[in-house]
Amino acid sequence: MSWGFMRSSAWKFLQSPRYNRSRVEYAAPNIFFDEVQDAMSSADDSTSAEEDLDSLVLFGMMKGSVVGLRYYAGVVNNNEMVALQREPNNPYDRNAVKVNNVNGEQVGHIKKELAAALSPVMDRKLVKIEGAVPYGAHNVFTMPVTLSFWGREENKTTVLDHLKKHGFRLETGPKGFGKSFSSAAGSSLSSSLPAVQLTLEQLKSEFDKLFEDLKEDDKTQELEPARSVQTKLLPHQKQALSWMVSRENSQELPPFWEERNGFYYNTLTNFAEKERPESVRGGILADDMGLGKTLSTIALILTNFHDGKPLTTLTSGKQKTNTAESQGQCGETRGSDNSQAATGTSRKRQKPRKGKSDPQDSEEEEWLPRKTKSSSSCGFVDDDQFAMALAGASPAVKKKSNKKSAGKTKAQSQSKCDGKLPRPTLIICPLSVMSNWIDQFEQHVRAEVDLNIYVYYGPERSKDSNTLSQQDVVLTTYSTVTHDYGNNSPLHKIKWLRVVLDEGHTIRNPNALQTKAVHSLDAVRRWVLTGTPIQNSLKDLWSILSFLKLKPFTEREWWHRTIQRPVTTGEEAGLRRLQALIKSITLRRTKTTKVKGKLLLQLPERKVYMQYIKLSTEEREIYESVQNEGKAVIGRYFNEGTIMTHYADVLALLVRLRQLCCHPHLVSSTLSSSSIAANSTPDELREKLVNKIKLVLSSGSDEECAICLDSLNIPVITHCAHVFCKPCICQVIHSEKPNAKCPLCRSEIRLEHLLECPEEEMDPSARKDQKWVSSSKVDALMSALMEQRNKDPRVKSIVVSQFTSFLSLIETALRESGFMFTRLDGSMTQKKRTEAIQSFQSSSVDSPTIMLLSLKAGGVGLNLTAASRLFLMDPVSRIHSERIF
DNA sequence: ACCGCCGGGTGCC
DNA sequence: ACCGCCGGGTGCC
Repeated sequence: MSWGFMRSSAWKFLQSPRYNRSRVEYAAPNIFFDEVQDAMSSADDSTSAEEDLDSLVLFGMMKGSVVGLRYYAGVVNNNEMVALQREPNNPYDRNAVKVNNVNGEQVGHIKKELAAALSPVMDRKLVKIEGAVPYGAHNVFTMPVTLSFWGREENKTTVLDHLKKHGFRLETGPKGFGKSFSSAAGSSLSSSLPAVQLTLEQLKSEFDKLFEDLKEDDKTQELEPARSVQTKLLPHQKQALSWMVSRENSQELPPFWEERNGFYYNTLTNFAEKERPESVRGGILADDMGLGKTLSTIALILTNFHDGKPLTTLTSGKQKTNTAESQGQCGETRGSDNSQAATGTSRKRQKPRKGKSDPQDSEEEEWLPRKTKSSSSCGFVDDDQFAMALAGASPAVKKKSNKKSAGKTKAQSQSKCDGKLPRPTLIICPLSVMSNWIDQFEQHVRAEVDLNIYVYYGPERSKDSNTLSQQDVVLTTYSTVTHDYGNNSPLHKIKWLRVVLDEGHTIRNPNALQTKAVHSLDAVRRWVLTGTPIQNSLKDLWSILSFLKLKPFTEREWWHRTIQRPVTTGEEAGLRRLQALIKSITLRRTKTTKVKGKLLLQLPERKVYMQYIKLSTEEREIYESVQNEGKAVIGRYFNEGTIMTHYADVLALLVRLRQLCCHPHLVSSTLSSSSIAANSTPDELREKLVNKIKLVLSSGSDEECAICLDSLNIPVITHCAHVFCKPCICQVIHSEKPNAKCPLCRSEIRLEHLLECPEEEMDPSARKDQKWVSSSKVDALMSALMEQRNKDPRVKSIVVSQFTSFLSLIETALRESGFMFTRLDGSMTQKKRTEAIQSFQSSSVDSPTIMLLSLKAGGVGLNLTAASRLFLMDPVSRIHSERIF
């Protein structure tokens, strides 16, 4: 049993498109009957051709023609891919089908007889039609196009029959069409003629390999951070910095683009244009957890602060260097805006400004990045950039910079110094790691550096664009970005110098509002930090590539046709492309990666002890009685064949048993393990639902909502006993009405049936009627802690459980034995969390030696290096233990 | 001639 | 479009 089921079904549900069922009236002169509407009314919406692109099969292909080229600016090359788009509001023909090139520019229309045949099946989403133009060049009035028809297997005959009525037939075999088609861009017949088809296993292992062994030279150069970074970087962090700086200042064409006789040519789609595609000024930093993605990013922000120059404490306009001219143009000034300090949650560094009295000196000696390796032959940072960064460092380098800047090309000076580069970097992270960012800025940035950081979070956040655009760093959460989206938010109005997505895989769902909200941010440089680059499948990668503005992948069709489908159908070219793509935009190191023969991090050896605790007789009796009752209930479901609709009950039972292993009081006696029967009276049902939601909320500490995959916000329970955020489920009910179904089990759900959790304490340790008693497991923990304290009273430990109520019980035991402790769980505000971490990390004598940590709240990105022991209190399966250790 | 044929005008949907 | 189609002009050989 895994939560995977729950998640995937919710996702599928969320991803299924919902069409507008109302017919549109057209004032078109040539209205005629659409026989398909009736013939196909049985086709269910859920079987649409856009639901899951991977499950589509090729129905066949045909030739058609594109007409009206005269009237449109879009041009097409030989073998170029084109997209077909319905144009139902065309005043001359409501069946019109536009043909667009890869850039989205219209090329022409599908000839009207063919369009009349295509439009009904396109509108009903029974088929997705892709086009490729075998001979695109030099056509004046019309051009040929080969169309591939993709859809769900069950819709194939409907589509073929329909086309037949209009006198069109699809070619299916390789005969006749095969050769010309498979040579046309992206239109291979691979699904009917599997090429070197890889098995799922092989494919998976290829994925795993994708990110390994990326040890190319351009990724092993090192760069010293700006002086404003006070932490000494490890070699691999200097490599990350070097790579990131060079990517931000890159003039390279994006992957799969070439310059060919004055045009920029995309080798995947065969699209060409005069305009140079934007370089990808960013990428994916996919280092394993713990390798310092945060530090590397902070170093990047300070080192490539503006125009390839590091952050200084001074106004650069006063600089008398060889690059003064360009800096003057850029007009980037620092430290002159103290009056604009952010208010509210903003944080401004206070510092003793020694050295400020003599700007000239400190400028020249202090605020310069240095290279580890001798600079002359290194090409990892654009030489010109480097020269600017080094300006004034030494006479020798000055000369070099002089020479270089004199020889600057127009493109270079424009990109680096058009004076319009915005100032702030936006960092978006899950709330749980926000404090980590704040801490790390605090820790790694020199105290005297004047860096404005604004935490854009909470109801007090400033709605003023000016306030934000004058910051150096704005920190916010995914939820905030999503919430602000479409609400005239300053986040979406400002042009950012840089947007950094921390735990970037959170935008993997292409249809989630959160993903759209993040995609719509405007930035010059874009970064994705993640420890899990391709988590579930290739699909995850699309939203990241789209965020990075990687042409032409911002449109899902091109991503799917050029990479995703070729890879999933096992075409060799697909995997090759994917590898090339990932290699060019990703830096990934794991804990086992070596630099110069050494592991990146030398951590003390980790020792894992499993201690099995024997339950007391009384505990065992309770356990067995619940277990037996549960077995009976589940057996009944099983016999009825309703296991799947009752899986929430099954999970709840398992949770209860796990709780009983920790402490009997975790399972409230009022919570009967009997299930929610369909024939309950309303009052009984209500009571059971309330008990159920209480159980869910108290058991998992920081339970997720299956719709937003985030922590539950105003949890409500449905009649079918599933718990969601109230706003999430309300939105589902609203958009699905009048027949809304539960995203998890497809039962009918109604707004008026939702139940909120009544306001009352749910913490068993706070219940007055229950006297404090220990449990076998608590006893075992306490004796281990006390033994440890006797040996060395300064040793710090973390005690982890997914059950916050268990942590509360442990609190009592800790107090009894006189331990100093602190606590971190999902219910705490950001401020409280920060305090908890800081007090625990502190080395002062009154600092707590124990932290009680809820599993979910401590999930990612916490730095709790003060501890040397960790007690995992929950029963663990093998799967769990692998994830944790 | 209620035709054929000619040649000019014209051209997506 | 070096096409097709339209509709006006035209009409034995």
